[in-house]
Amino acid sequence: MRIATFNVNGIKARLPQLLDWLREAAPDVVALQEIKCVDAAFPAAEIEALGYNVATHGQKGFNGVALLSKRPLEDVCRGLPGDDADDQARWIEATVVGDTAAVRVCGMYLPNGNPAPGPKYDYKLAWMDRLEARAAALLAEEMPAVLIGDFNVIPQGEDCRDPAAWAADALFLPATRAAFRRVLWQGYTDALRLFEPEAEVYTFWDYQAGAWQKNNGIRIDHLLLTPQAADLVLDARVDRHVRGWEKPSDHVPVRIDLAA
DNA sequence: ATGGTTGATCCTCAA
Repeated sequence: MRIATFNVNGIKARLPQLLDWLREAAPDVVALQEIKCVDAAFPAAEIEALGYNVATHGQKGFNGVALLSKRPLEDVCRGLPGDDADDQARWIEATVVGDTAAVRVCGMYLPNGNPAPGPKYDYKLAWMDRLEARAAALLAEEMPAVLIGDFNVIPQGEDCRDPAAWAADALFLPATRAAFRRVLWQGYTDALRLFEPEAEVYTFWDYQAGAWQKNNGIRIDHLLLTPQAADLVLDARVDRHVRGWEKPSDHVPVRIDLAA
């Protein structure tokens, strides 16, 4: 089962590139972030034509996540538990039953948090506390599960070209990285680092200042696996070349293959 | 390099 995450930065602007990549990479399950549209405006028909089922959790203008799957999306849940007052569309999860195992897929668009300090950073840290709780509950299920998406977290210095430039950024502040570790160290595996252990593996390059041309990137799109999912992992890759396409997103797809 | 670019919306905000 090939599972991928892709922050498309606007599904309406990125539909041709998404369809090209779906045909090329042929993922079984995809978590999309920043669809930036309401559910009714999501171009489901074009994606369904490639054989996918679609579940969306959108909102007007910003944020918005979706799951695509060639197999049925079962038990779909929208919204990260823990704060009924949070109306930002950043979390969607569902179960996909494979040939040998059922996988719980959780797609997220974790808050950016800039500028920090400030209310947006407070929201990010509070959201990460809720993520930690959901991650713990999933571990207790002792089933294959994946936490995937745009985490807006640079875990370590090796995950960016220029750590000094990010020192005061909400994506790299010590409190951000500590909150990420609190999720990870409960028992999750950072799948990409199993197969791409070297430095200079990035998933995002800013549109500004020629970041792509200079390979001035950061690794912020992650796939975290429960032990039961990590036991099934066969491969993990960044589809880096997609950043060089016409009208690209500032993120590229990241994917894993599970024996499921 | 206190710059630079993109998307969605309604001109500025978020990233």
